[in-house]
Amino acid sequence: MTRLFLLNRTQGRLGAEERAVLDDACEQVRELPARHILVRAGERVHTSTLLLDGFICRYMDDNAGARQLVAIHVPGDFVDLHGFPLQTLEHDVAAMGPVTIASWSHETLVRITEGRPHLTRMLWYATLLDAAIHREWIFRLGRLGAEGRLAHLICELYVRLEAVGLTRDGRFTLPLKQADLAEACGLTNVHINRVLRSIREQGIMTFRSGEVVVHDMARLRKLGEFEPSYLYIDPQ
Amino acid sequence: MTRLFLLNRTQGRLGAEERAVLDDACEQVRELPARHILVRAGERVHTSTLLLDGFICRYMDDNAGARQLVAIHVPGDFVDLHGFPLQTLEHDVAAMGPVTIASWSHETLVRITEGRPHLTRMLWYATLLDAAIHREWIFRLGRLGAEGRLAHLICELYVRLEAVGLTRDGRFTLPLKQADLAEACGLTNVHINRVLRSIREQGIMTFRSGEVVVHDMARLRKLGEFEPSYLYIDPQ
DNA sequence: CGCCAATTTGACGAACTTCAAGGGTTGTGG
DNA sequence: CCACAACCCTTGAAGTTCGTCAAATTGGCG
Repeated sequence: MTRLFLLNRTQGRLGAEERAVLDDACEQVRELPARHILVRAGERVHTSTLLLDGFICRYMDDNAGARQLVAIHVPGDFVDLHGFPLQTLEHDVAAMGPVTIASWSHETLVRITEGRPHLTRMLWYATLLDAAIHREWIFRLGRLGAEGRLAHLICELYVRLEAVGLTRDGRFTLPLKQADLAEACGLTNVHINRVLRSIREQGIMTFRSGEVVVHDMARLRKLGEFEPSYLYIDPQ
Repeated sequence: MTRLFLLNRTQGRLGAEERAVLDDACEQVRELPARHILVRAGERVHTSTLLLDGFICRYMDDNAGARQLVAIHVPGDFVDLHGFPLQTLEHDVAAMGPVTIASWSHETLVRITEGRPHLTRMLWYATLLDAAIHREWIFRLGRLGAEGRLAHLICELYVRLEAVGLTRDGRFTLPLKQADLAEACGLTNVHINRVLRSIREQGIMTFRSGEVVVHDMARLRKLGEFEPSYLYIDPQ
């Protein structure tokens, strides 16, 4: 159940007892269809969710109804653990493709963390990895042009998926539309389309029907000014 | 010492004993000059810092040396509590003007949080407020134009400073240069200058020699599509 | 096949950057 | 007290990037 949680993270070492406690306390495993909304902004949150399979995003809408993704979660991410201390979230949480999730009620989390300060810090740590990724997204949007933003995002997803064993020779599944990438990169879908074409024609990366194929990781990283230390992943 | 910490936050209620423990455990109070760098990216962090007075920012640099601010901290913020679970930070932390800070070593934080799960959650909560602010910055950069970005940032700072009693009738001190605002908004300093002029000439807000005067908060909020729920501040 | 959603392309305009120069303010040393 | 330097702010002109609008094409699925 929690096999992928904190896998290969530098500071994330769960003891066997801690992992067992977490596994045993899990209350529900569910599958949800694509585009299912798990949490709406402002609602009281009573459970937290570990993503087992698939992709989940968090997003906010502007006044014109345009959407900004503020996070993309991959398997092994404890998606809305932020809701545990915060009680409500200020954004929506939704499945991108079909997903499998496990969930814990907040009372259970209180119970299993009482008297387990190290386990508590590990859960805390998991939410701070999200915060570190948020900061990098700020950097991406504030300092990179359109090609750089896309390249940086793809590099990030590649490294995060690699850490949980979901890449193979430069490829990974990414069940998104071009419009989703645009919403993550702060661009229009017309422009992300042009950027995808440009990066494909340069022989760097291809994105087609929900699959990313990286042809030249070195150039992709350079284009996105990507430096993965913020992901706190163990050097192999 | 910790008087401003979590002041007026919806989920942040420190008990008297918890506050006393935190106060007593504080190891150092220091003043630092403007532009002093507290933490450099990649360095091991051994202490965490509560900001008592002044402003502190976190930033990252792109390959061309241009800076992106990823956070601005106001008094009452536990600035680098993220470094406690993470051990290293992936960005620099620096004073904007002269500041006064209090600090706790990580060993001390481990000691006082053992056996105090509620205090631990309150510290955790404080870091998740930062994460919520990060997400709003992603939204700001991804979905707003230049005027909106500036307006949104000023609104945010106003509300955060108001929560700790540092505004008076539409004014607050903000010891920043125009270039700092530009680095926070992902704009050039030439353009932030034009935006400042435009917003000033519309009678909405003035920023001059380190002081913000908001003339028309309603229009400023509208311009920045600002909705303060993400700051988790108690309705007065 | 035919429909609908997603992608692709073109033409044009708006927003922001870049480059360059001028003006104001502050602090410092003669 | 003045002169000067350093830094910051301001403005203009020209160029680039990206958005908008509109239309055509592709691809999946009943």
